[in-house]
Amino acid sequence: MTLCEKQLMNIYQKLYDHYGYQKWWPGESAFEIIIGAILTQNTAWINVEKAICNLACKKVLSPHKIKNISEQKLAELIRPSGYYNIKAKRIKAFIEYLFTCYHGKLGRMFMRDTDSLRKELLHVNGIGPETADSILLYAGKKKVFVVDAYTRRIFSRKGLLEGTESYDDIQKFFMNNIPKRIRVYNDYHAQIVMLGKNVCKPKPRCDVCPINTGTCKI
DNA sequence: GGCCAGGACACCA
DNA sequence: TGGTGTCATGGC
Repeated sequence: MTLCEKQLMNIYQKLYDHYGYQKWWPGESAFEIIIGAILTQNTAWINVEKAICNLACKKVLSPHKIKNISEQKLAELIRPSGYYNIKAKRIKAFIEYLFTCYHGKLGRMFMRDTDSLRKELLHVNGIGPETADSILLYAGKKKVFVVDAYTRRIFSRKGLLEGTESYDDIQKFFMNNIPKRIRVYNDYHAQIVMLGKNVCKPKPRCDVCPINTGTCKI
């Protein structure tokens, strides 16, 4: 095991010991996870939950139902998540893609090989690298690591990243240095988000950081 | 009242 | 290729 691999797993172990297994993603179905992945873009999860709750209460949390409601109505329902107009367009764009390419069936979509599917998702308006990878990992149970702003911030402060690397570079860094298992990919990202939400704000709190080992630059 | 939150995109140099 | 503005609500 290389030094890098040891450092990454040491950090994961500390987070796991502190927060416990996260059982991600919070969502009852693959479709709900996908909607959540779009709605959570630059948004606090608590607000996403309200938007998803609205969709569930109106019984439109399915590809067919979303396809059949107007973009304006959709925007109204997801309003609590912020950026509601643009997110309504993005959800509609995904639905359009799903029906055009896979007859509205997520099962068919996830039968596609991971690399090809990732490229397709990245061509859907409003689905960038993080959203695509969240969909692949958490909804499709594909072996891809999700990188987010917390990942960059935390591991830059730890000295393991420069902070200027591209999304793909950071993703490769993790996928080359942690065990290639879906469970690890799933929980490592979840732990990073837990740490980010609780400790690693732009104005960090070193005193309560579970991975502050003394060399921590946070 | 200001800052921040589990990004992505259009536009510009 | 990289930097900047825009999208917007809600909790602290």
